[in-house]
Amino acid sequence: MPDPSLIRLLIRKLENFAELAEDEKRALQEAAGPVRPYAAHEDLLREGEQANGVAVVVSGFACRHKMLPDGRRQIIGYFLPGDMCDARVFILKKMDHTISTLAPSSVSVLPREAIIELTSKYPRLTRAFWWNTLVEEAIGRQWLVSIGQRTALERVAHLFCEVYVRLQSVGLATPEGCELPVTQSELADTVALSTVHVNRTLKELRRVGLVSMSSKALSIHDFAGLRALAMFDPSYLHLEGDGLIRDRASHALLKP
Amino acid sequence: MPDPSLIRLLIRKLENFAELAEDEKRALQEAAGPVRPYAAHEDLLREGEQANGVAVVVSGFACRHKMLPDGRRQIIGYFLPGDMCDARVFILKKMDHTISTLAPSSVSVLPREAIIELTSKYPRLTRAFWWNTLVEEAIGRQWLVSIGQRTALERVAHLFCEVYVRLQSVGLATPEGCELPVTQSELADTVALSTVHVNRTLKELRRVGLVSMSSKALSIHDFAGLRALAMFDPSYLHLEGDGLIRDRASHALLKP
DNA sequence: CGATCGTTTGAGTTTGATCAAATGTGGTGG
DNA sequence: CCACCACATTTGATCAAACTCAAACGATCG
Repeated sequence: MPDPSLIRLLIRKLENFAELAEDEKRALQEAAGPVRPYAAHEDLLREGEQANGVAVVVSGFACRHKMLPDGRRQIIGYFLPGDMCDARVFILKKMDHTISTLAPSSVSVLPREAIIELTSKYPRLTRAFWWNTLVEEAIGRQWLVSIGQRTALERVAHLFCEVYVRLQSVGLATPEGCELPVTQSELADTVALSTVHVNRTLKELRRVGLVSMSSKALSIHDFAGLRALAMFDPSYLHLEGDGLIRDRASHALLKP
Repeated sequence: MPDPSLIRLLIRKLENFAELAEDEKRALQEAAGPVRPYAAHEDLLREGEQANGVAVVVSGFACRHKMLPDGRRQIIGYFLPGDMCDARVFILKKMDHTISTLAPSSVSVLPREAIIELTSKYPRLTRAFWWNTLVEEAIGRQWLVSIGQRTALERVAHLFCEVYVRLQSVGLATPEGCELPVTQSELADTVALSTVHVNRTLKELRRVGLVSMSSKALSIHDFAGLRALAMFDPSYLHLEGDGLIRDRASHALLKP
């Protein structure tokens, strides 16, 4: 029987790294606030504001993004179902970027106090949160490499590989593909291309038989080919649970 | 009389955020291993390896970078004097990128155990380390925006602004400029342009009277102009010490 | 059934890359 | 001290990737 908890995907994701005890999972579930629905393109947290909790995406699709004064926009990260923004958000007085939904989404909030409580009581949860932020940073580095060095085709392919694998890790992908409720112009802001060029790049990926993207979903026709084209190496996602040091006592920063 | 400690720049930088007590500074100084000199283009820590301590750049210039299988390279961050790689490096079993010097540098290492000890004993140091990683991440986001959205001219200008302000914060800049011991081809790998185009961009920046770059130094002729061109807003560097929540008890993750 | 938003396509332009070669510079060893 | 070498900078000429502008076409939704 599947875990009925609203934040079960978060738990599932965290378990990619740490085995969590029953009481830890329960505590996490109980800490989660009610799920609130958002429409597409609503802001969860705006640049300049202060976070008072950690948002967990239950379903849907959200992103971090930054805008230049003249309107140019760069999306700097995706939040997929099961993702949470990192546990340190409320150390910063003001956000330096905005978090918004891209598609209709449900979001639960772990209040500030709950995080404090959880991390005080459950070192393994603390470690899992750490892992989460480390993976997020590794993803950010990959995006920088992609946008800096990869061609348009490779760039889009790499993004698709990443999204596909990340969704797989929470059970939201099939061998045929996954959801990707993002418009081409949002894709453009993600991979730093123009909308028109994204359109042509998608056409090319379709033509060579690797993937096709309908309005809201990604069909993977040849993952091996896609992966080769993108030079995608999933190890940076640390999904095996073996990318990290498991020894509990290894680091004081982990011990609340 | 100036602080003679080898890692005084790190302390100076951390004090941009947290006032450190004398015993905290002393403990930090005593924890630092001997300073080891490196030539330019030596690796401090290679992709795939595991870190066993935190490197602190005492003098010189280093960077994080990643290479694609076919040789294309992207520099994903600079380490300036006083910078340390983040305190969590040794949670990861393997580095997902390489850290190398760009110029001859001296590097001291805070051994793993010292970090554990320091963060257990001195919450304020722990907070300062946190702040360090948060700023590093904010810088990474800015680089993504730069490379994704800014033109060549803006991109180089923004990088120069950032380096200049960061060096200022540890007292290594004058009103006239600062050191920048980086070749044009390394600059190219940083801002994701070709070497030739970096050269032309520098020429243009010189022509319009904003900055000029000799082999190893940056002369700032018009910082206000440079800043306007780059749309540079230094607040993401959180150097005022007011970008963060200072309340000591606010977050369990901070209490070792 | 308009209206709005997203996708697709074409044509022309721009930015920045590539290739090639000349010029400058710093260091090293004879 | 000079000759030489390796490397870095600069410049020119050409090319290609990606952008812009513009318009048509297609969905989706009150």
